[in-house]
Amino acid sequence: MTVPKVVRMAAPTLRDVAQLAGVHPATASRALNPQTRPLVNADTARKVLRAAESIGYQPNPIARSLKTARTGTVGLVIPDLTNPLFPPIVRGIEEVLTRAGYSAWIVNTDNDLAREENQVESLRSRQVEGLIIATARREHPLLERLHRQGVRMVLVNRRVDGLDLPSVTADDDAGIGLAVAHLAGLGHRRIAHLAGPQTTSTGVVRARAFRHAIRDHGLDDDASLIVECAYWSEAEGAAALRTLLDSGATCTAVVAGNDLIALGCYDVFAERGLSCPDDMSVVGFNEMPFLDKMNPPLTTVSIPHYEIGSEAGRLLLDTIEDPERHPRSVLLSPSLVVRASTAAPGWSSP
Amino acid sequence: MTVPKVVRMAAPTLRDVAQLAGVHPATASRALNPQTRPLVNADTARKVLRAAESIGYQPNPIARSLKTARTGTVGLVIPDLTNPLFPPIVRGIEEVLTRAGYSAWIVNTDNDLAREENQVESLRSRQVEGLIIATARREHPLLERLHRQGVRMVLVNRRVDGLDLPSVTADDDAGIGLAVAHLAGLGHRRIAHLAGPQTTSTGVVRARAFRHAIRDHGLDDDASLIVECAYWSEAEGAAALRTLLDSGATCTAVVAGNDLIALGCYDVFAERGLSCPDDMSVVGFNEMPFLDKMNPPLTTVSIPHYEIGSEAGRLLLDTIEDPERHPRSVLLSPSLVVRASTAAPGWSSP
DNA sequence: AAAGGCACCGCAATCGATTGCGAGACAGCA
DNA sequence: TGCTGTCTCGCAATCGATTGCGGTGCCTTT
Repeated sequence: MTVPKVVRMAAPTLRDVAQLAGVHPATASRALNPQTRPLVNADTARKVLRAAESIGYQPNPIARSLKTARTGTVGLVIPDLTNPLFPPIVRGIEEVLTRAGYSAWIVNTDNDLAREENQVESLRSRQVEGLIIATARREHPLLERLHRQGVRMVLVNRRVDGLDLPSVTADDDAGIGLAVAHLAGLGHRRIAHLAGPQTTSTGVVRARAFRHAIRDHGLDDDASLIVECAYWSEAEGAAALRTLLDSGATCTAVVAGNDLIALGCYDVFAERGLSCPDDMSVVGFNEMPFLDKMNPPLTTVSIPHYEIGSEAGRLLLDTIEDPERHPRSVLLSPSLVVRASTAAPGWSSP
Repeated sequence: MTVPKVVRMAAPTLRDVAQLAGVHPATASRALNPQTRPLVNADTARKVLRAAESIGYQPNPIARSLKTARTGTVGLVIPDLTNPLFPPIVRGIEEVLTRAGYSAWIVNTDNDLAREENQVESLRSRQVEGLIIATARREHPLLERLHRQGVRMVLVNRRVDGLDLPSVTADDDAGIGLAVAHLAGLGHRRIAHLAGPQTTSTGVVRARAFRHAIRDHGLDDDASLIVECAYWSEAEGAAALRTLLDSGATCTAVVAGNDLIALGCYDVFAERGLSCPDDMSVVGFNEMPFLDKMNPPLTTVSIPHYEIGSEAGRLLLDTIEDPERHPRSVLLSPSLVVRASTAAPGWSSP
């Protein structure tokens, strides 16, 4: 029985093309590159092109990168790809990047500092030309160091305190405003906030926006109605709601820091026999997929995921092209998607 | 106002290390590489190591790749990263790959042939050492060509007809068996199947398994109860269920080709005022995230995502190490997760 | 004492493409 | 004719690391 012996032929190199076209590799190189093509005679250029075509020549990007010190790649640092918020953003990023001839390395950090350090190190050693970072924390020594070292970066969703980096985020302030206005309009007066981690800019901005909105609407401004979650996760959301309820605080609605935290509330409702929205309304944030099929369908603040990604890609390209350019940041408007997790309070209360 | 002028220092090279240690670059190279370290004196090796450490030397993988023709990278070809099935698989793949010193390029094809061709071409030009493919169709000229060209590949989830490639898939046959047995046990006799695209191996295997299971349980074997979806998507699932219902066929339960198709059914239930599970039971496949929070929580066949990924990674590493090895394929056992989308039939029927 | 063996390390080529420099050809001009 | 300028194109260095080959000491063996 003969195994089909596969012959892995060496890929044709520039020398092969040059030889076939009867010119020096240098000339072939210039002919192949549209930038330098004017430097060679039109006829010889044609010959080279034809030769390259005929043997299916593909330039070796490794060799090219070694010489030009440009790789055409950027790194994408994501806390957790299984969080459904990120894939659409990644899609947006990739779209503009590939259109510009770049490609993206995606790495997960699992919200782990050491892992993040390693992953970023690995990206840098692969000579990425820039980084798009979705893992920023308000205090972030790693990012500060990278910035000092002149690494081109763009932040998405979250920012770093005191570090003036280009970023693209949703307008969290406006989003929380929509959520609170919606609940206030339904008649809620005691609204709780399950805040995201205050180590992230998103967490503090949303929490601050929440307090402002509460005051603006003249609602009950009770500090005990704000509970912080240690992570942006279901489990943490559930834990936060449990401590809130156990503290004896009363409220008829919850503004969750994001959708995962909101979904964590669903678990607690099930545990304690509470009905949503009859006993308590919930609003999420981010509009992750499939919320319309939840029980109940989750009212949430929708952000333009894809545009966040594509803007981030554009910003990074700008930074790569002109590193001296003043950091530009983009704020994208959210909108409210009303579903069945919110209703007027007290339907089933005595 | 002075912009902090960033000095992008050139990264230290092997020559710098060698100079600092007072040896030739060749010696430094050998000292740094554990494989060749025995070739140099232990003392000089120590000196080199120390020098490298002191200036923070990191070998340039571009240069190394150029010389060694090895890149330590593999490509990951995914149809759609926003499908929540894939991120956990990706995690499993990355785990074993990074442990072995490899990293993975992730690309999306959007189920688009041309895009797939481009993305794969881009991966190959970047000299990936192998591919993990999750986009296989039963007829797949591209993969056949790649195989002929000796590209190392591993398939996940789906396979290609007549192409003996290493693959790792869930045991679809067993999974469908579990689903049908569950429904039969509840008393259902007329069960429909919303099959995945029959252009994918997964689609046909599950459909065939469905027919077998129906016969094995002595249930109503009615060909009109099987409808094919053109894609593995919610929209297609909904469309398929509509045509099924419109055809006048009667059934009390649906085995969906995967979870997305099952969720599509939920839309149709809402449209037509049907109650799940009272009017109709549904079983999904894949156990994607958040199914427990759906309305109703979806009963589904759970497959070991992470293990599928890690096995695929291992298989690819095997193939890279020993390309002559006979293609090995892995079949992983599924399990049934019973939730509230399935119940005994006819509760609310007359 | 001569020959052989071993440990260690440097020289230089190599991977494949890019690019500064300069040489040759040829036209234009004085 | 001779000089300058332009157009082409080849030479060789370069990017940074790896590696076959060979050379220099030094020790062992006969």
